[in-house]
Amino acid sequence: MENLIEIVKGSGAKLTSPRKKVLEKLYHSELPLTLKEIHNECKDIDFASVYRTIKLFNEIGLVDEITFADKKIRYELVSNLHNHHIICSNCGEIEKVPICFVSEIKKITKYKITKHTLEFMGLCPNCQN
Amino acid sequence: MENLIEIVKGSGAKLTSPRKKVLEKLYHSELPLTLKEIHNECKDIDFASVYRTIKLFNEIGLVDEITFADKKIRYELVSNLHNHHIICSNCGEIEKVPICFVSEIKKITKYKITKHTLEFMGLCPNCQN
DNA sequence: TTGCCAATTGCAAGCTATTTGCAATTGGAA
DNA sequence: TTCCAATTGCAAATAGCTTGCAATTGGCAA
Repeated sequence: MENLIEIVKGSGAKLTSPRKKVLEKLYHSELPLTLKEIHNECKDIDFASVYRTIKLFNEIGLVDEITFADKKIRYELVSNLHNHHIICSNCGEIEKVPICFVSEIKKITKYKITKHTLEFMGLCPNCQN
Repeated sequence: MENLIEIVKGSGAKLTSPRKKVLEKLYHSELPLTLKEIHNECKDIDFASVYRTIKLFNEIGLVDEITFADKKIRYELVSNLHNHHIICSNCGEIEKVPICFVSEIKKITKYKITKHTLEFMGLCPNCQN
């Protein structure tokens, strides 16, 4: 956490109370969060500020943006372990998938890959019944 | 194409002229298309009708929905060869990636996978200069 | 420690993309 | 050919994202 705060300061941005709060939510979350989810957890912060804070964090390389299979965009700390996810189409539960194939892709294309999305949707064990 | 028309009819839906036109655009497109792109190609069809047509096609399992790394949602015929894509963050060019890892994922999760997204963004060979 | 100023925030409004209600139109079964 | 439910086009509503601006605040300089 101290580390993250240094990254914000190091970028030249002010460490304001809204920014600190958003950073903490991301830090304590197991899973990537939508803007709405972050805002719900920090009702005292204006939505526009959450939006601009995440935009800043993304620009300084602190958070990544992930589009899940439910079409919702979520955000997570880059420093978190990189994971992909399965979301249940019925109950919305999200499970991590501990696997990633970017290196394989890099071998077969001449593009310089900067971002990738690998997300799944399906029925979780519970909802299959 | 005849085959696709049968799927529409078989679902109980009417084969109207807007639907036929949208189906043809999808059929003749090398790459998945956004709603806007489809509408641009069929200016005589109302946007709402394109929207509802694609929604129908998706519901009857005729088209798949793909969220690219540029956050835009695109649609392609399910019967088309299944492909993933890299989009250039600079010029927007799209390249197919002839690889897919769904079967590997199926082995390591108890979810019943119904949808997946595997999209990349980066710089194409041209834009790397 | 205090004052100051650029950076940041909250509010409200403006986008853009998506979705819906409804009267007019149309495909295709009888 | 007629008829009716399904479908369309139009227009308006909704939702999510983005921005302008006056008020507020973090943190540097005195």
